[in-house]
Amino acid sequence: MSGSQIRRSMPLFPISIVMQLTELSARQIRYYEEHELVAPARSDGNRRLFSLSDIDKLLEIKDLIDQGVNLAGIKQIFSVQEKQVLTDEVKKEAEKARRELSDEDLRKLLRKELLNAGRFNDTHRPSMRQGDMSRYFQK
DNA sequence: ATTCTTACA
DNA sequence: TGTAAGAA
Repeated sequence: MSGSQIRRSMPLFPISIVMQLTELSARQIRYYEEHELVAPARSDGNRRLFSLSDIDKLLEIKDLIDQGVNLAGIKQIFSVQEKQVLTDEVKKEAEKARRELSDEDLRKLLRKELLNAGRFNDTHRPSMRQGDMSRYFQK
């Protein structure tokens, strides 16, 4: 993990600051955590400590909510984004290997790629029938 | 003084 | 989601 990403994940802000930065209520922020959309760290006294990436995530949540997407939809979107991140990771490693490593390493990467594909394509199995997108929007 | 959890409108 | 109550 790069230095900038380590800093983005550093637990720093109390909920009061996050409320001002995101214009979300404490109730909403805690509710989204309850539904595992964010996972802020905790301090000694069990106080939530949010990182910069936690705040970014909350801002994304706010946008989606404002656009009428419900929690199920947001979870769906985040899971796709995660798949994208992992895919990009493999992509970068493949590049790296192509330019500096042997062909045995390439075989390892191919194996890893297949494992990732299976992990997700199997998780979101019934790709979803058409006309049932309403599940992801507020009524 | 702040934030946490839990419960109810 | 908002708000209240009691604990930390």
